[in-house]
Formats: sequence, structure tokens, C-alpha cells
Amino acid sequence: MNAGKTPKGVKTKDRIVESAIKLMNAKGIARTTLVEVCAASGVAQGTFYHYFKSINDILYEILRIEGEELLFFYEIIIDNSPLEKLNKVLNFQMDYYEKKGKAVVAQILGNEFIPLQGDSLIEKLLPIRAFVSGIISEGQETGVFSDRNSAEKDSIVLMALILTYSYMWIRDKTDNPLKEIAGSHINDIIEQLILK
Amino acid sequence: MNAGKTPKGVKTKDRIVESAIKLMNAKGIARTTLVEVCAASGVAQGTFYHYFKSINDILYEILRIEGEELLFFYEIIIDNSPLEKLNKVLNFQMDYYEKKGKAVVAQILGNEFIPLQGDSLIEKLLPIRAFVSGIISEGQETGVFSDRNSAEKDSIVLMALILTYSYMWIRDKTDNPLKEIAGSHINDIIEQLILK
Amino acid sequence: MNAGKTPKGVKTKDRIVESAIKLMNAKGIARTTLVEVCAASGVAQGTFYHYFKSINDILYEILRIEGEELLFFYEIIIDNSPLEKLNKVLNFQMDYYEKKGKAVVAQILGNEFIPLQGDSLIEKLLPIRAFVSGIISEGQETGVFSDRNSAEKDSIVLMALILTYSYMWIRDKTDNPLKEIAGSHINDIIEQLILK
Amino acid sequence: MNAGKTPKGVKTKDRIVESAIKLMNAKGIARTTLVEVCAASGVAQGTFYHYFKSINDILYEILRIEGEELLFFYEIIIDNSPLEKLNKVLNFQMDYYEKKGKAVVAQILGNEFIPLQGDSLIEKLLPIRAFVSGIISEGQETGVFSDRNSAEKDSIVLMALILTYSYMWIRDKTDNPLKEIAGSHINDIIEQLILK
DNA sequence: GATGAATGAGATTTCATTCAT
DNA sequence: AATGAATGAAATCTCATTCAT
Repeated sequence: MNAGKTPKGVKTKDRIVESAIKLMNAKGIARTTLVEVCAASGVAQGTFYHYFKSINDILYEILRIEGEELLFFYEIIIDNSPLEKLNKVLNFQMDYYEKKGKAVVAQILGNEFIPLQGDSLIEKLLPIRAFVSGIISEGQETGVFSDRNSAEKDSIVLMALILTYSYMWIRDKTDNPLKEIAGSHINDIIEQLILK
Repeated sequence: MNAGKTPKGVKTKDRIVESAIKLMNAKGIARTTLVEVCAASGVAQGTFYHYFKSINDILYEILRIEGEELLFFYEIIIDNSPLEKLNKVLNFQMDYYEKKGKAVVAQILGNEFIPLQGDSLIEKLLPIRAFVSGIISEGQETGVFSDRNSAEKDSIVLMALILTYSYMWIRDKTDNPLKEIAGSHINDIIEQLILK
Repeated sequence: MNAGKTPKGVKTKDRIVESAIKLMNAKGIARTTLVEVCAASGVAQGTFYHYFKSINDILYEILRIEGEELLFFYEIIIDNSPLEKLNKVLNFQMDYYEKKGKAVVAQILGNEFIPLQGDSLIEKLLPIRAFVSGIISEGQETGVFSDRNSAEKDSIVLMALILTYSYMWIRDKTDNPLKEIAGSHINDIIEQLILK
Repeated sequence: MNAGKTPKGVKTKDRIVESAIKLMNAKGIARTTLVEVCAASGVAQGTFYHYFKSINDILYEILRIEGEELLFFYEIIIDNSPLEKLNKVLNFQMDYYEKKGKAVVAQILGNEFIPLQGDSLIEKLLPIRAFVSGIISEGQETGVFSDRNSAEKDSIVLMALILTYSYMWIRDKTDNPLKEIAGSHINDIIEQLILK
């Protein structure tokens, strides 16, 4: 398995990964087959095995990439105040969804529920909540956030709102942006539950 | 498709559905095969097709049954006080999920985002929020609930929590019941946001 | 097998036969299944076996009916002169096709070629050629028809023309009637080959 | 579907097609199963699907091949005299049918009436009539053929005979070759109708 | 007369994987 | 690096038929 070294190889591997992501989003992970991935990326099935040990192997690759993207963002905002960070993370998430579009987000979120390959690797895709929880903790320690509830619980409320408004946004027939639908309510909740 | 007409037929169909749910929860939906379902319910494969058009068809059947059961419940609790009703609905929902099992609930919720075929049948599955919103309105009018936030917003928070805790419960490797994971937090939120 | 005796039974049997004919015309005999026939006629599969011993059994029934229709016509024209009879038979055939319509005739003729259930029962559907041959023989004996060629060969030429013009008529995008397309040519051939 | 690219692949695909034709002629198309075809050609069932999309797909392949072979033949005989050409085309057609076998020819001709899918691919299978008509025209111009009837009408008679004798040959339980059944009659007609 | 339950054999199709080139 | 050949196990689905009611 010393594949994906030459520029051409890298390109091919990328193409396969890309097709795989698209299909997994479209049909759910467990329902995406190797045959389809190869057809979609215009590659022979044999070629697939040149780059990946098995159909499961490609999952790891995909999760690695997603994780990297998120980590990159988290590093950038590390120096802000807790409240700023909180706002930035939540906004980042909504912008991110808006950018990807309703259909894709629907699939991403749907796949959160839809049965996996048995392992919880996908879990790693959404480290946001832990991150948000950390921010709230920090705010509680520095005294700007209320500690009436645990940081964990508060983070769950916020993520829950994002999830639910995303759901409503996806179902929404008009073109109202996600931020507009969710924004003020999230701010209310921050004020009423989290800020001192 | 003239199946499931006689008492015997109904029984057989139920047995198949039951076995299917059990297996899907045990090994995941995508990995549950028709052969296994038939073996588990003790019918020939041909018999399966006497009752269902295809392997996917049984999923729809399962989801359809959900919807019917939920509607039935709503009618029953109509005479309680707003707070009682609120508690009953939320608890019912959690009990219900617990009873169905993680895999099936995952599919139900996942389908909220990824409609399997584009029909709006699934849409009907979650009329709960409107129902909860109605209950809160009623409580605000009778003065037992706070009107700091709109009934709609409050109902969204509650449903968001159910959704999110269900998600966490599905992912949870231990056997902690949903109610235990979500219960106290939901009560906190009712106290802090909704009750006067 | 004492079925189809009561008025209701006759009706049901007719409905099954009718659906079977329609389907066999539409998809070819060998490709028509009992399941489809029952679905099309709105009858349970068990009911089918109330009237027919097997899937093949219905074929006999159908052929018997067709045969009766044709024989009835032949009897009517028995007193005409050979030339009149010849004209009447050929015209009857074309009128018959015109009445059934292009799609149906296409299926009837197509099915003449398309593989059967192994027996040549269908053969009986087209006793016309033998009949035409008989008419020509008669004409040759009474001296009004030429005997340069055998009656059999001449009858083949005529049937071949009907077959081929039917084919062209079916393909024809305009609404020209079959008789108009084929008529004069068939008359030419009768004059040039058959009449003295 | 990247199959049949290497010499080995071509060979395998040919072997499958060949076995299929043989079996279809032996037992009828509708009764020939994929399992048998695979067994007869010595490939795994999976291999079949490497080359064909479905069991029906192979029929199209067979018909497509016909068309190509016919066109190829027409180009070859372009330099002969009209009468020679006429004889060669008609004989070629009959030899060709003989070589393919009754079941396959039945399917080819049946499809003339019942297009399997509505595409006009099949249409191309019978450009013979136009070709024959051209030959007769040429003969009329050079004065070797009679112009009592139009070239078109004469070509129709000839094609009609081929069609009808093919039909009779297909039905014929004995093993009499098509040429023997049709040959002398076609010659008679050429003499009596077409030659000067 | 009619239905629907039930079957089992066999048909088609899918899919992850291995291998020679 | 990439392909296409080939596989075999297992999955889905079809169908004619029997039977109890």
C-alpha cells in the first residue's frame, strides 16, 4: 500500500475520496457501495484497491480530512474572549451550512442519525460540541458566564438549537438564510441561560 | 397486494414487522437482510413478498405505523393541565423511542432530514412540535407559563433537546435509557425558561 | 373443475380471459405471468385455479374463442363465387386489423414469431391461409383461376402481402387505412398471378 | 461498464453470446436462463454482469450484432449485376437466418412488430427492402427487368415472401432448411413478375 | 364462487474482493 | 499507476402452485 505518492496518484485518490463523500452524503454511508464509488469517480474497481485496503478503509480517510478542516478553524479563533469565541463558532457553523447548501446539510445531519458501519468514527466529525463546552467552561471560570447550569448542559442547548433550526431551515420553502431564522433566538438563549 | 386481510394474515405480518425491528436494532438497518427477517419470523421468503413489495417497503411500513401510534396518543391526553400535558408528551416521546430501539429511531430521525423518496409521509411523523407549542400557548394564556419568550420559541427549545439527546442516546455505547440521559436537563429548562 | 357455471362465475372467467389476452398481446405469451393476469383482472391467484388447471390451460381457452370467431365468418361466405370469396376473405382480414388497431395487430403479428410455450397451438389462430388455398383450388377446378402455380403457392403470396402491408401500415406515421395502402397491389397480384 | 476491452475479454463476451444464442434456439428465448448461459459458457454469474447490464441486455447485443453484419454484407456485393445481386441478397438473407437459428430469427422478426423498448435501433435491422428496391430499379433502367410494376411494389412482394417463408420455417417441426422451403417459389416469382 | 395465506424452487442481481497484465 | 477479467457468496425477487376457509 505505497500508493498515492506521485502527483497523478494523488489526483486519482482525491477523486475517489470526493466521489465517496458525495455518495455517502447522498445515500447514507452504509448504503454506499464500492461499485458506485468507482463508477462515480470513473475508476476501475481494481484501482480502488490500489489506494484503499477495503471499503471501510476509505471512511477513515474521509474523517481525517474533515477533522483537519475543523481543527484549522479552531486554532484561528483561539485568542478571542469566550463570548466572542462562542459567537464565532456558532456563526461559523451556520455560515458553513449556508455555504454547503440545504441538500448537502440535510444529508450531513441525516447521516448523523442514519446507521453507521458499526463504528462511531463519525463521532469525530462533530467535535464542535466539546469545543463549545470548553468555551463555556472558560467563561464560567473567568466569571463572565453564569454557572447555574453545567457547561456541558448549556453547550447541548446551543447545539440542539443549531440542529433544530437547521432542520427547519432545510424544510423552509422560502430562501430565508439560516442565520436569520435562528439568530435572534440563539442570542436570547445565550442571554437568558449562559451570560451572567 | 391483497395481503393482511384475515386475522391470521395480520398476525403473520405483525410477526414479520416485529422480527424486522428487532433485527434492525440489533445489527443496523442496512445490514439486516430479508433472509434473516424471514428466518426470524419463521416464514418462507415468498411469504415476505406476499406482504411487502420489497425489502425497502417494510421500512415504510414501520415508519407509517409510528405516525399512527403517535397521533393516537395525542388524542388521549387532551384533558390534562398544560404542565401535565407537557410532561406527558415529552415523556411519551422518550418512552416511545426507548421502546422502538436505537436503530429504528435513528432511521426515523434521519429520515426527517433525508426523505427516502421525497414523499411527505414522513413529514407527518413530527407534528409534535406544533402540539407542544399549543400546550405552551395554553399555559401562557392561563397564566401558569411565562410569556417572556413566544410559545413557538419555547417549543423549539424543547424539541431541540429531545432531538439532540436522542442523537446522543443513539450514539451512546452504554445502555443508559434516554430518559435518564435527557430527563433532568429537560426539567431544568422547563423550570428556567417556561414556568413562571 | 366444474367452474364457470353460474352467471357470476362466467363473468369472472371472462374477465380473466380478457385480461390474459390483453397482456399476452402486450408482452408476448411466454412473458405473461399468472401473477400479472390476476392483478390485471382483479382476482386472487387462488381464483385463477378455480377456473383453470394451470397457466397453460388458459391458452387453450383463448385459442378456442378466436377459432370460433373465424369459423363463424367462413361459414357466412360459403356460397359466394371463388373470386368473391377471395376478395371477401382478404378484405375481412384487413377490416379486422383496422378494427383492432395498429398496436394490437402489431402484437398479434409479433406474437406469431415470438417464442411460444413450446406447443404450436397458436398455429390454429391463422387457418386463413388454408382457407384461401382452398378457395384458389376451387377456382382452379372451376376454371376461373390460372393453374400456372399451385394453389398453395398463390395463397402464400397473398398472405405474405397482407402480412407485409400490415407491417408497413403499423409503421406508417400517417393515418392511411390499411386497405388503401395494400388494396391496389393485392388486386394487381390477383390479376397477374391468379386470374386466368 | 468497461468490459470487453482486452482480447481475453472479447473472447469471453463472444463465448457468452454464442452460448446464449445456442441455448435460445434450443429451448426458446424466454426459457433460457442466465444460470444456464453461464454454465454453458463456463463463467461465473458475476462475470455475466461484468459484460451485460441485465439478462435482457444480451438480447439487444445479439440484435445489434445482426444489424452490423447485414450492413457489412451489402457493401460487399455492390459490383454485381442486378439479377446476381438480387439472388445474392435474398440467398444471403436466408443463409443468415439459417445460421442464426429459428428462435433468434423469431425474435428478430417479432421485434419488427413489437419494438422491445420503443427505440428505433431495430428499425435499422431491415434496410433490405430499400436495398432490394434499388436493385430492381437498376434492373428496370438497364432493361433487364420488367417495369410492369413499380420497383417498390416488386420489392415488397419479394420481402413479403421471405418474411412469410421465414415464419413458416420457424413453425416447421421438421428440419427442412429455409432455402428449400422458399427457394423455388421465390425463383418463380422473380421469373413471373420481375424478369422481362 | 372466491379469497388470501403460504410455500419452495429457482431466477436475477449485487457486491467486495483477488489477480494478471 | 491503472485496468479490466473473473469470482463466489449472498442478497433480492418472481412465480406457479396448493390449501384452508
